[in-house]
Amino acid sequence: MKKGERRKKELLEIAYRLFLQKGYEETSVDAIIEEAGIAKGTYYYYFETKEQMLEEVIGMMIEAETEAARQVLQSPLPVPQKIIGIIASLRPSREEAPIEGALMRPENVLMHRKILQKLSDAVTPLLARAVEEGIAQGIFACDNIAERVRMLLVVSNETFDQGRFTERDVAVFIDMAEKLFGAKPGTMDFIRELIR
Amino acid sequence: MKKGERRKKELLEIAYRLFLQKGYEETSVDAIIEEAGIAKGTYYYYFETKEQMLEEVIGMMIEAETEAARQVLQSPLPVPQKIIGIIASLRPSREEAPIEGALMRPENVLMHRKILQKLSDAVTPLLARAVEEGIAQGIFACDNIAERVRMLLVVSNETFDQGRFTERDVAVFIDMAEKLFGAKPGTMDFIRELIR
DNA sequence: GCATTTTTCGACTAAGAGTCGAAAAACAGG
DNA sequence: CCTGTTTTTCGACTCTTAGTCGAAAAATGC
Repeated sequence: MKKGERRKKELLEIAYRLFLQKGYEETSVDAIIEEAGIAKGTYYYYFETKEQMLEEVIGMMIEAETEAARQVLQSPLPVPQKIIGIIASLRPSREEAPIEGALMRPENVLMHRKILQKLSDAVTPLLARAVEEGIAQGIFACDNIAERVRMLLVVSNETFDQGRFTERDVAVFIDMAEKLFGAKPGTMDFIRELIR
Repeated sequence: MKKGERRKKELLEIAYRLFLQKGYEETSVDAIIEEAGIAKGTYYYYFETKEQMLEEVIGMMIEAETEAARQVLQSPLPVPQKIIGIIASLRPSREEAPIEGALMRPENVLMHRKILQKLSDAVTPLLARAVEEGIAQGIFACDNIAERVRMLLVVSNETFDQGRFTERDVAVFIDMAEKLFGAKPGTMDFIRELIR
């Protein structure tokens, strides 16, 4: 009963690594069990299906990302910086994970999509709180905060996920962010620095 | 050489229907050839892989959708209505295709994604032209048109694709559309009617 | 009518997900 | 330390699917 927990975690960690390296679809259960040195049956003793395992792996990722976002929220940064900081912390890419673009490869849409979905759900309330803070400080002025936050997230995901974005994308993104939250022009200009 | 063309088209049409009904991943090559009453080898005489066939099927869809969008652009509607009309014509769902949500099912992300990707690429220039028209008429005022159009598309896809959107989503969407293009408040209010 | 090209066939391979019954380990309680 | 019970492990097997290939059949051109 103790041993089981360890084994499961071990498998999740192997899968995490492999999924990131080669993608979900391209990682076979056989590859996972070979790496772990166990038999097929053992794997299926711990996971009902491969996809269910993916869910758990994603859960692990979300956990880490959300924690990072929480840190940013509690930091003493100015509100606009907090918001962008949280959004930036979302990219599951980044150094921490040894991805080299695996997530964005077309084969990985399923995984990518699931991650983004859950990540948005987890992070939207945090962002909403930051926006409320901004409203209290008179920096922002808007209603329907949750919806606005969601749209900003959607746009940032689509715009910045693949590295292919231009100067002009950034300009429009900044403009949009300011207008979405009813901020004064220039409030979000600092984004330009961050990105380059 | 003539016969081949017909057969290929026949296969594409069968696949189109099946992909829509049951999704891409869930439609096996065997299912397609059975329906067509041909042998495996014949299928692979016309298509290199199943995924390459998907590309062609998607090509067909894009064709149709883009044509619809072009019609709207040339119609005598007011510019804002044109824009929303084009966006609305994008949903590959709709009556014409007997989908019952197959596209949005998680298994179908790959197909869904590919469609949206290509559809956006094809339709962005059309929308951009509509926006320019609006600018010429003094209804809109903005720069970086293509980027703004792309963001509007992204948001509308994410917001309205699954049926799960609220009154407030619509409100924010309208607000965003107006501000994105520098239109007077109220310009896009008509969207509310369309949706319900 | 015959040679060439296009189209069709279907048995076969390979790979991967998931099943299952039974063996081995770990863990009681006495 | 033995013995019955539960947890964990094993690996051969099934089933499904994409994709291959060589050869037959059909169409085409001369």
